[in-house]
Amino acid sequence: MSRVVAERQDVIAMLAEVFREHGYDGASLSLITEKTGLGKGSLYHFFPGGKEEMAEAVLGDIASWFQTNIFNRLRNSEPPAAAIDDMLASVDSYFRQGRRLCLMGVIATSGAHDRFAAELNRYFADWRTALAEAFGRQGIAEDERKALAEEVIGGIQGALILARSLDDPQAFGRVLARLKARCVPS
Amino acid sequence: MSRVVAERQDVIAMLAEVFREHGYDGASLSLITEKTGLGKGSLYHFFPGGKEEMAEAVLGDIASWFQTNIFNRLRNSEPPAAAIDDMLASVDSYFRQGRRLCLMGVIATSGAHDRFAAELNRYFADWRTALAEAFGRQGIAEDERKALAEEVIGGIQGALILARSLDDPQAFGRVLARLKARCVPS
DNA sequence: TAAATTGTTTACCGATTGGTACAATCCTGC
DNA sequence: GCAGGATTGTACCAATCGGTAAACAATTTA
Repeated sequence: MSRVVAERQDVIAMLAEVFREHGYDGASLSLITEKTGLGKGSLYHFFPGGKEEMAEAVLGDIASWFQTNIFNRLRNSEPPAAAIDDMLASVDSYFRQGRRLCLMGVIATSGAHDRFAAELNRYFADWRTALAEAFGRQGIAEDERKALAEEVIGGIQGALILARSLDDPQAFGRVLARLKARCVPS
Repeated sequence: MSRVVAERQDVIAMLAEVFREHGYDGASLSLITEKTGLGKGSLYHFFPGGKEEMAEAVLGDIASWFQTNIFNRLRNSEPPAAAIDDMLASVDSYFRQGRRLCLMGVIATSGAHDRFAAELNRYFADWRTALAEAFGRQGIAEDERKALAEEVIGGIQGALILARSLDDPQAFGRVLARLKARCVPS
């Protein structure tokens, strides 16, 4: 019997792609088994809670990636314009120039929404808070910050859907460029 | 044996809500049976192609609704600013002030995407064309129209995801108001 | 009113679903 | 070199999946 797994982290990364591509309901255990190369035995060894725990692990992993690479930088980088610029570049790269969906969005638009409502809420609320705070440091009026942050974050989500639906990944980059122009007036 | 169905149209409307709430994979036949009150026999009588034909009928229905109530008005109403204004109001109403998801977006972010890629593409491309043309009549530069249309349509999709994820339907209205400000400078 | 047509119920099908049990194997520290 | 935990393959489970068949009832048409 040969060892298959190097790291739990590697499994989570593979799971993420399966959920991203097929949604929560569409990601059957047999599909997961196929794409990860792990049998049910291994899968349930690492995730005793089954499919739900797998998805939770993936969402948690994504949340902490964004926390580290997007939200924190948004809070700490100076000047704020550069921080926002950096965020948009990271987002472009993370979503593979519009060829990759956002798993949070995938879950939010699926029947599994209720199950992961807390995670979704935290992800978007944290993002909005961090971005609005950066806008604040940029001198944008208090009552404008939150609304602009919502416009940007929603714009990113929508652009991903648009890019996929139009089968035109570049649409993502076009929207991103316009959002940038709104945030970081040059 | 009693008649259950008044019109095929009524069935399609009920099917639409099921797919919207549970996604394509999440909408099992037993759930569909429950929500529509129709047994499998009736369902397969109306939609011999099964679940896929049901979804196709729903998507076709939605597409033609948008064609009639959004795209055509966008093309024919004058002045263009009023047409765009009208579109945003219709969208707000159609998506129930942010409490209802867009089924096209739901399908686009699901594993069923490939199956309905053509319908998705047509929907978003038609919308973009009609909106860009209205921008043209508004005097917006040629190279700006398409990009602005993408920003608006993507913005709508993203705002729906945001509203649901934040459990804050009003976020949809806020984004809509900002999009309006961009389209119809007052 | 008889015959088509349309709609509905019920029972059934094989395949797949998520999940469990457990023995077999591998790896590690002692 | 062996004890014991970590990992994995296999077989299995009930439930549900999407779909089919056909008898039957209600309407519509002739």
